[in-house]
Amino acid sequence: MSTVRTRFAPSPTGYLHLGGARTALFNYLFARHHGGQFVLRIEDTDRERSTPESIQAILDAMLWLKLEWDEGPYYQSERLALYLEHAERLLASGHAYRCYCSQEELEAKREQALKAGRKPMYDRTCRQRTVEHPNQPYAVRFKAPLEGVTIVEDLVKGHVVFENSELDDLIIVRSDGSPTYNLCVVVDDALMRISHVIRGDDHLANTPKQILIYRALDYPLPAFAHLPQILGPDRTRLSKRHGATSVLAYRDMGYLPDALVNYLARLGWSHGDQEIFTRQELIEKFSLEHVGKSAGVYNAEKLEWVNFHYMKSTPSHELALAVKPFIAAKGYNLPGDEAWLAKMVATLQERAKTLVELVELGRFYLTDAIEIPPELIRKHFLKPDVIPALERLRELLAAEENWCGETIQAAFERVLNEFGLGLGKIAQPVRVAVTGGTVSPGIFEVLDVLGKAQTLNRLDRALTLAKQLGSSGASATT
RNA sequence: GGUCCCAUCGUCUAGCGGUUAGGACGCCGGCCUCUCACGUCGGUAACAGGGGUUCGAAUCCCCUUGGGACCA
Repeated sequence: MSTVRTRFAPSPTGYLHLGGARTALFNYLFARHHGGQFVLRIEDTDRERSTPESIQAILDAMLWLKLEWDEGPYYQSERLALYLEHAERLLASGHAYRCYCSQEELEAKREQALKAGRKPMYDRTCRQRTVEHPNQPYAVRFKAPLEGVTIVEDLVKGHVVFENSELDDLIIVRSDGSPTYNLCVVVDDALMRISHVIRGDDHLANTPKQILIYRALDYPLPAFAHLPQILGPDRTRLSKRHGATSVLAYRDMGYLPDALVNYLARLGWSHGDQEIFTRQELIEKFSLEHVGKSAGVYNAEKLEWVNFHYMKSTPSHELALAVKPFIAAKGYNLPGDEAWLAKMVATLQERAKTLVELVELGRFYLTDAIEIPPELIRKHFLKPDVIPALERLRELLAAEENWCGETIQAAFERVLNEFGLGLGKIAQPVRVAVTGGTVSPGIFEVLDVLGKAQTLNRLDRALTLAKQLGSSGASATT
């Protein structure tokens, strides 16, 4: 009984994007599901394009998504000797040969072949060569079989057959001495005892070459699973022009990590009709058999909905913690303690799709600097009975000793009875007075959270404004 | 150009020979209602095309078309 070991092997040439995150997620889920290990390996052999910042950004993104790895990160740049050693082994066993052809020669040959309508493959000049050229630079080429087939038994795509005659004698060590991708992955996956290679299907066509290298090296073959790509709405590769693709950008836009994980899990994988999964359910239910074969289109609205769902169902004291940095980012000081914040969040969490939006919607709780547009005063205050009723309400609220939703509601009801008005008649002006707008959570809870002092203060300001407008423009309303 | 992969509502998908082709997002409408939402009820909308195999194909096979990946 061999243990399941999966790996995620990003190259640190940029941030972690959605596609990479999903690949990491599926590897993580598969490993956890089978009680195995999830290995992180940084493929930083491309010294030109790899940066420490990218490495950090990728680690941060994975940590944020809580895709915890059990081993690593390993760095390919620290393992170069291993790859070269394996290249030597292949040379020694006759599975590879030195190629002295220069870049220019190869380029010329390729063009010639293309022009003649032949495949642009290496013509294997050096494969036939019998003498060595000790003082010339060389690349190491893998000796691909000339006939037969190599079959990839893919856990997602199924049985995929490749003609060996179509496979090139690929370079495994460049003439500058650097090992190439196909050699490195094989060596690493073999040495790290990876049991299941789960990666993007852009690697499917490289897989037969890798299988050949495994065999030549006499290493056991892992299982392969090639995940379909994630596409943009125009069905091309997801890129910046489709909006945010960086995982960390979603964090900064106020998405919840569990929501993004849930969305990504359902993009390409399914479990019947279920849409919402806890992390535990994901681990329990994930299986490669239910990963789809076709590419999926990223859909921002659906992600937004999933996030909204998590916003609504996260306990408000938890959401309060998550929203804190977003409040600070806007430059607001918290007017209350965490219990107060939780209460505030509770009034907004089923109205905001993201944490950023929650702060926007809750602005009036967080600052006293609210502006009331005069037209709103005209529309909602300058009607018969409204100002007297509001003054009466202010009086009752001012006298209220026990400030809470119920007592606030009681005060409203009393006023409505006394004046024979409907709730809408005074709820809207009060809303305008305390929030500066016409949209907010229920008015009783708003006043409750806002507190007595702020409520009275803002009512007074609005009333004063209303009276000014009322006397200066007496003809304003009907 | 060669090789390989893919194809169910606009999108994510269920379906693994017999279903009124199901769910979700979005969109549209009703209800609820102090505004906006939430919620709830209902509606819109799909098997790319053509051949086979079969009593019977969304489902199996082939071709076409269209996307995508790799070689680069």
